[in-house]
Amino acid sequence: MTDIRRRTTKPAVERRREIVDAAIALFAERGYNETTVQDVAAAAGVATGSVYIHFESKDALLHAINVRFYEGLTERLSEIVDQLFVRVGEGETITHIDAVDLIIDAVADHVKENATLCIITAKYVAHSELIRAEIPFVDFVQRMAVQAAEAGIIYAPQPEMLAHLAHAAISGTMMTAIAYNRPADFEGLVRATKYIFYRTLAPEPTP
Amino acid sequence: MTDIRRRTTKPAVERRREIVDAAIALFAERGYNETTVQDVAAAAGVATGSVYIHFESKDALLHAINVRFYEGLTERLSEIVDQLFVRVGEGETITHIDAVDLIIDAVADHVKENATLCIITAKYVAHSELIRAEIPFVDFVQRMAVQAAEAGIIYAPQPEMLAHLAHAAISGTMMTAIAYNRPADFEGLVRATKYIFYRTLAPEPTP
Amino acid sequence: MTDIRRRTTKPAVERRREIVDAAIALFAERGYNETTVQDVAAAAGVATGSVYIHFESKDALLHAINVRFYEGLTERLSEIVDQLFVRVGEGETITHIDAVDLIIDAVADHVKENATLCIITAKYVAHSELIRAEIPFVDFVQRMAVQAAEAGIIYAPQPEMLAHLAHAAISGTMMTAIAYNRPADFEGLVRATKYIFYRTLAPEPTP
Amino acid sequence: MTDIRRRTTKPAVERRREIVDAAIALFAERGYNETTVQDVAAAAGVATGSVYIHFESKDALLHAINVRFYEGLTERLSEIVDQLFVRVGEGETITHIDAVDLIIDAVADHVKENATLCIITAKYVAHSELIRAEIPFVDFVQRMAVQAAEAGIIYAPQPEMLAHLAHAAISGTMMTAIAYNRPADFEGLVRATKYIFYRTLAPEPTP
DNA sequence: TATGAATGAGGGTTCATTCAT
DNA sequence: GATGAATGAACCCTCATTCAT
Repeated sequence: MTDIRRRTTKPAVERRREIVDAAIALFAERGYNETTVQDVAAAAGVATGSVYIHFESKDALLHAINVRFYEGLTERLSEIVDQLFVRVGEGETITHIDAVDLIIDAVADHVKENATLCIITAKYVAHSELIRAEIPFVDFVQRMAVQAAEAGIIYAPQPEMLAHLAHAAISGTMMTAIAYNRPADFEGLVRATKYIFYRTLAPEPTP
Repeated sequence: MTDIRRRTTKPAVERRREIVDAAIALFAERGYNETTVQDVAAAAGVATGSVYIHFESKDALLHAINVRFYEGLTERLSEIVDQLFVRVGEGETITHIDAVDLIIDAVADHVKENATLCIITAKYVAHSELIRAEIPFVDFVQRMAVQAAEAGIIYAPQPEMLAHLAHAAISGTMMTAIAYNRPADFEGLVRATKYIFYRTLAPEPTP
Repeated sequence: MTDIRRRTTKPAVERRREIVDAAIALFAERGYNETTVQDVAAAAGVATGSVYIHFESKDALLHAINVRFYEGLTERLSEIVDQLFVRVGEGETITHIDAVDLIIDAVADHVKENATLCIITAKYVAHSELIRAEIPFVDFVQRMAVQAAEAGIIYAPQPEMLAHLAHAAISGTMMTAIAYNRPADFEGLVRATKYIFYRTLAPEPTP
Repeated sequence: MTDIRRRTTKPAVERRREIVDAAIALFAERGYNETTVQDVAAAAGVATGSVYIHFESKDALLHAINVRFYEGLTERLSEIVDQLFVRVGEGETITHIDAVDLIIDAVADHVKENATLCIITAKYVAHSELIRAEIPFVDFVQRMAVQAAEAGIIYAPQPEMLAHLAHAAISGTMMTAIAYNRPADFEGLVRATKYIFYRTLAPEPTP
């Protein structure tokens, strides 16, 4: 019955991952302020102090979670976009409808598959440092938009600004939907989002 | 023996307003968690305990701030929409371009004029109770969208969902821009936002 | 059996004194580092946070204790010196022997009567801020020495420096003796101290 | 796969010295409580755990520093006293003035040459174990005093007690002066100290 | 001997809230 | 209603020490 913890040494990356995993579960379930570092440590199976070997502060844990969310999303979209351009390179014709469907479905899938990450990321933007995790992602969306515009897949006169809006409209709204269940009809939201981008990015500008 | 500080009684509404004003200034300047209730009380020129006569908790202060922001915005847009329908009633033809311009400029103005409120509202969505201040506003946007669609001013097959997206794309992005100065080019953002809605809400759907 | 503490309000000076009293007892008994602020609060019959209404930090408590010790000693010596000069003014002849006896006995008495204060003051000089409590006392000793030299009671060519040495030799040694019981023979120490000053301050300089 | 940092083995005495050297520098610079064992280890170029191979605890480091200071001083004074008695043995007449000058100058030099050690020793008397480092030194001063009195160099009716006072007046005051720069005029302090002992130890007691 | 990741108890301080006046 | 001293639970982080390697 005595649960004497043996001192175990593990590769730093593994430990970090275990701690972040524990933090994600707890922050999503009961909230950031309501979770103590001791809770996280206990859930990760390490001593309190060990958390501070791997993370500078409790806030750094939150940052790591956000980075994980956005890096995962960036990776996912990268692959899709790369494949898209391969198909374009092979002479296939890709319409803006195809592109929008692929991208938005991918975001929707990522959001659904990472619901707990979303809850945390959506709620704790407050911790101003956290918004920094978003920046590389917005940059990526901008590059993606510029590339697609140049390839003639989409029509977008100001791709950089549109990227900001896309970020807000796509991930922002979907993350909020998952985090707060508002609006409740997630699939309806996805369809509406696609609709906006079908029309906005249609090659021939409406006269 | 005589107290220097006189015990003064004021109408509750006035006291409430003074306290909220103080809270806005402090929360925006140094952050919610970094501001104590004692700070707010001091800045408002009342005793600590008096804050609790007018507000149930510190969180209630944050809620009041958000309500002020969204009620102000709702009022502003209401007037514009009302005028719009008056003009329609007078037989004038209002295009979706007119509507989008009016609405988005109004939002942009409100955000700029209420920058400190924005900073707070944008950052402290975290406190889950707060999102409730947003709900009546989203409802309002939905009704507005339905009305405009029925009047033929805009073309919107799923106005309810579009309202959510509009909220995210319009106020969400603009508020973030003001709060975090990202993107820095606010006017560019406004133009891009208008562009999206020109195309999305254009009467003839692209075939 | 339920010891529900009633909330009581007291004059600040009284509260401060009660808290310092509690701190003195605990710091002397178990040591500064070994005493928690909660211990002090409990012993003083107040809530933990209340300590911080009256003292900026735990260290400030230590400072207050030192100030109490040195202010008490200064007051005691002041009276003696004043009386001494009154007697001189009345034409009485005061020898350096008389002066040394009076002063050193007074210090010895103060040290014995305030043994617990001594233990703390002697041990926690480390907290560098504390030495500041000593400065006004050394200043006082200097003024006292200068005055006595001018009145011809003692012979002291460099009274300022002698004051430093007197401080070290008199109070420093006696305080250490009380605090660490080293040397064990306190009265012998007092006699030896007097001896040094009899010879050092004797009116006719040795040729 | 190969460790960059090589595991090096050195004679224990050398390692001990390196660690104490590092501790001296850090304790003097930023204080005992503000220096971590990890800091000391890093500065000494060893692993944290290695400190505990050579020292039982962090406190033991402080003790070692104090021992170094007092052993150095004892050694220095020993040599002087030995030479003094050699000269006496050779028939030379040594006055108390000569003895006082030699001793006090030696102490002053030691203090100046070991300023960092002084700062630490003066400040961290608190750690009660430390006072033990002083005991052998006081014993030594006592023996020295007795010997000098017996040889007729000085006149001291109660040499044991005087030794305590000498310790306080001489090293105590000088160490404080170096550690806290109070009094600022170190040379003046040395002169005053000599003066006291010239008079106190003068062979013919003043009548 | 040497290493340094891991341990975990410990405590000063803050501050939202209360309540006697 | 108004006051502000009093309350006390709560928590992040530190760091001396250990021990598996």
